[in-house]
Amino acid sequence: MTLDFDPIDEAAANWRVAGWAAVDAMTAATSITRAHQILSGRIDAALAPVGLNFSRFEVLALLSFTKEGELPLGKVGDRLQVHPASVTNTVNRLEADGLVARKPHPTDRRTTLAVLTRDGRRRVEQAAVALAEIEFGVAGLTGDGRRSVDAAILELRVAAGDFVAPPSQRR
Amino acid sequence: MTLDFDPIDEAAANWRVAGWAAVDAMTAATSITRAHQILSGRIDAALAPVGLNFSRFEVLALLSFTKEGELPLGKVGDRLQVHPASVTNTVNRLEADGLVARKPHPTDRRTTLAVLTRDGRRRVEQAAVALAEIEFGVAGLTGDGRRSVDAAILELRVAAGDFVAPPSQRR
DNA sequence: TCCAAATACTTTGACGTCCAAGTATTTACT
DNA sequence: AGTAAATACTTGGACGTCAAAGTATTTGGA
Repeated sequence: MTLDFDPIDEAAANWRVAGWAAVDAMTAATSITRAHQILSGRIDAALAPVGLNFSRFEVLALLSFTKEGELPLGKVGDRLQVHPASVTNTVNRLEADGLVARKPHPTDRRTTLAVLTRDGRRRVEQAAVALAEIEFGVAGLTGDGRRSVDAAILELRVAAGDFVAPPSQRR
Repeated sequence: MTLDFDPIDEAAANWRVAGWAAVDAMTAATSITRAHQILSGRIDAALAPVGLNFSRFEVLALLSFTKEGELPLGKVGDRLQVHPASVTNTVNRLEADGLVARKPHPTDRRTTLAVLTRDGRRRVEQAAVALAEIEFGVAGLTGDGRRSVDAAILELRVAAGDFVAPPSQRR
């Protein structure tokens, strides 16, 4: 099943033969898509023994970074850039596993807080170790490669309005 | 909802404070994941008016590159690196829309061919135009950025065994 | 003060992905 | 020739994502 040619090169060649435009954009998009597939597979495989997947890990990690280990569900969605319904779903499962608990917001009754439990905190630590061990799936990417990917994608993210770059850009 | 700080920088800072390892790997992985989210959203939005999504488009494009406009389902999965079940699912929907047809393989009765229909060919051409118009979602990435992403990810893909680099590597 | 609009979350439904198991057919080895 | 193993696809189930609609609560303006 391992090909003896680069499928992306192959696609680019086909694209040109077909007379289709934006070939270089296509290869960049395809590269990113494929990279995501690879990382996603590796990351979920590393997290499976810990009983998590990446979505769940992201929520736990985010909570673990807060002072109280809690955050309104809406904030979780904003930070992780996922749909509110996905947050509900993920928190449901984390709650079922006893890794977070729901708690009413003290002053706004529309709002629900997700609170990291003791088990949740232990679990997220284990997961962080597991992910560091596999270098988040980017083993195979050199230091230079990582930096250039970060830098290039930063352009893309800013252009997409991920955040408003402050006057003092850090990198 | 647009943040006034870079959430990835923020995550890296939190990571360091927590004493977690492989921070640079984390940011590279997170960048790629986020880039994929952005591209995926833009691409599917561009394809929606044409009545396709990216998975379906990929299958149609692959078929359109063959001489006869047909390919065994298994080959489709190999080329696009997706699970056989996903191919079945995608082809089911394409078939329901009349964009491909299933045909038995002439000599191997285990095998089913997906054949591009006339409508399918017209549709994939429209989709290619729509995707070129939005530059496959990578508008915001300069020529240099695209090249460096391609090059860096090529390392990752080779390391992941995507294909066996032939002696004469093209890039 | 009161009500429309905004906000926060959940629910439901459509799709996409994968895995595991099941069926059919072909290959390969004894 | 005969059978176990490999191959090709489909099915069913678990889970993830998003969109749209529904409920509850808070905000903001007349």
